[in-house]
Amino acid sequence: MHKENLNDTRSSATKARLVNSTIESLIEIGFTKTTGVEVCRRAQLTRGALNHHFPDFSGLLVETLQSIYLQLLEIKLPLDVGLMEHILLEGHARIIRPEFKAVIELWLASKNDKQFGLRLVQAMELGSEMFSPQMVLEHKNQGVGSKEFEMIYRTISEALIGIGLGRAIGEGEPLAHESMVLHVLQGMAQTYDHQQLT
Amino acid sequence: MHKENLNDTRSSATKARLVNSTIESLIEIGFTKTTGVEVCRRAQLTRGALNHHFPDFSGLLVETLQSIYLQLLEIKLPLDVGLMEHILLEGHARIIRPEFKAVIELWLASKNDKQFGLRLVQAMELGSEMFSPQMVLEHKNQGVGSKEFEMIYRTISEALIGIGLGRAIGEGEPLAHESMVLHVLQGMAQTYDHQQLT
DNA sequence: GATAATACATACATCTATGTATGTATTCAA
DNA sequence: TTGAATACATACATAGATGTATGTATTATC
Repeated sequence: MHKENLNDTRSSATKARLVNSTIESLIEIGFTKTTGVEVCRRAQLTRGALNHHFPDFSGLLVETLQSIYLQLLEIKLPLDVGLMEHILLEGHARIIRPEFKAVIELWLASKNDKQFGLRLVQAMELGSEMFSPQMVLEHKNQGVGSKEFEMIYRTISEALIGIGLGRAIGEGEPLAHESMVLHVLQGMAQTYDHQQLT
Repeated sequence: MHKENLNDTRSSATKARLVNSTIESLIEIGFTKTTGVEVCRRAQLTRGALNHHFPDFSGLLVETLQSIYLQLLEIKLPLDVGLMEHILLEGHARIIRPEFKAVIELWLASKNDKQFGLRLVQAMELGSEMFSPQMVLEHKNQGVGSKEFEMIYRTISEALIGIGLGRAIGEGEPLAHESMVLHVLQGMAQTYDHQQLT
């Protein structure tokens, strides 16, 4: 991780270009057409470079998913509402990003491709909390109310993923009923948050 | 649609074999590896047959998705609970089927493949209600309470899709928190159903 | 019963991705 | 400064999928 020399600097820059091209390709044309050739074309590199940095293609996919997770988790909203409502709004801000389509593509790919699936579970928890990792951990094993927290949290998460999938396969724009669902979820979150105040 | 002659009977039987092989392939190895060759291998037919019945591969995909929809919509539960709760339980019974993974694969594919996407919207509404088509239509434009109905219905739908995706990319078994989410949704549904009684 | 259409199978050419080996310039380490 | 390692590019062989043309047996039509 010491980027003291030129080689390491150049190397990680090239890997980043490959990863970013993969994300771009997944978003634009999907996993099926995201081949080694296609990624190299977008990165303006040759397959020699790809093979040098990622001897196994699934390695590239793993790093790509990790990169997207980091990007999405960087999206943060001010904590000016209750905790659960905050998780909801922040999660929504994440799943509406085009990168979330790439996440779904990779989730499915990891199921269909044994190699990739195996390397993925080794590298990261696939179920790692996309919406609020640290919050969940904090609330777990906290005793009273932790169960209630997780129930609401999980429900919001699943609904957000559903909405994200809808966006991914739609025009990227919100489906007509998205605001309805958000409204219901917001009501749930606010109710929970108010309960916690007492 | 008149199956009076032998040709039509044989023809539709062969098409059904191709469609079923496609479903099987989508579930087992995903869209990426579901090629014309693969489908024919599973159906024990040659590409000549495939090309004869489906000159355009996207035609096969459209019929495949339609076939799965019909299969899933055939899954029905007795109406021994409130309407909304019934919709929830029936929807859940559908998204836990392995065929739902094939649905997601095809949804994504229709987004990534222009040809397929175009033919799909011509043939069916992609957003066609997977969970309770007629119910939604009945409640639409019904005035009082219809908005409330759709809000809850849409929220349940999105959460179910999220759960279905989780199953599709997991081991097909329920994720640990699935029962939690179901419990919350069931509470929402029951509350709504009780309100409607008054 | 002869002819045409249908329901497939077979065959070949092409295209694209991949595996892999090797070449070359740059950088590092002594 | 010189050898070795790194960071790529180039090249070729192979494999698998598709496009398409043609062959053949069965069925439908007259």
